[in-house]
Amino acid sequence: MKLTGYELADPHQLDATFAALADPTRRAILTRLAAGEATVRELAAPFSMSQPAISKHLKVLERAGLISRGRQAQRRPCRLRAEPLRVATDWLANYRDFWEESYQRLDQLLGEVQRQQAAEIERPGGNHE
Amino acid sequence: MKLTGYELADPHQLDATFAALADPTRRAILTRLAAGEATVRELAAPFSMSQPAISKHLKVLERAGLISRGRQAQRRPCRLRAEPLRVATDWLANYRDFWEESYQRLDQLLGEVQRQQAAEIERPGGNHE
DNA sequence: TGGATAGAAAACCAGAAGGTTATGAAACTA
DNA sequence: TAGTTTCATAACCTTCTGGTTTTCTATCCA
Repeated sequence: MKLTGYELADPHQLDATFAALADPTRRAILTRLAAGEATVRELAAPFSMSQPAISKHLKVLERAGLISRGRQAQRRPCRLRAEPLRVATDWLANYRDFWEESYQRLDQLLGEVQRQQAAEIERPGGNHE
Repeated sequence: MKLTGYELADPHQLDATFAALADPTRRAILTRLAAGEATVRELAAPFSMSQPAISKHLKVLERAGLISRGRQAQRRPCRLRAEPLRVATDWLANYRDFWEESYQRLDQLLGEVQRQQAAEIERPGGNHE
């Protein structure tokens, strides 16, 4: 458990990244882009959604730094920029130990609680879940 | 690059998890909870925000499965449930190879660009970023 | 020159998010 | 019993989100 209690990365960056990832359409777009560059039309094709809606999603992804856009004639090919995903993963990594040990911890905690309940006068105790 | 093109986990689960993580207050609450159980009052203390606002945040976290709540007298101690964080991390892990190679890729690209610029006079094309 | 194609931008809308204050409900405490 | 503490719920407000349709701009092509 090596949590700092503070966020190392720019909070706004994490806000934008996690918010961008909270939409299934945008996650699907990122998944598609991991296979290589794609134009807006190509990205829009799988979805039953208007083209401007996709453009909006792309703008969200761009503002989060998750994609960059080039220019080829009329097309604006999009490319994945994975750096913010690394930052997000770094944040989540702080909890890795926790969920890996969570069963151990749960056992320990239940043990403690039971001992407390056995030794204390205070009756009703933490019925978590 | 071992992307499937499909999401392995329940999309709604990822929606809820990432949406929950998109708020700095909620991330701070999770960070606090990683240090151990805490009551609503304790969780609210660091923030200049009303108690109902914190309760709302906790409800969001609970619906995302990121916390569970017990009961001790009037108190409802909250406990971190890290499983959804593992799921989110698993999703992000699909991109790990991509961002790890990105520096290599960037170096390659910069090398190419520099060589082109050295050999060329001017040619507008693919100005990503 | 005059379309067609690719995509962005504008205007609009319904619903969700995030905050507030006020009130209510349990359970402890004097 | 009355009061306090802890927390949730309700009602309300403002802003953000995610979608729409319509229109505009830029570039290719015949």
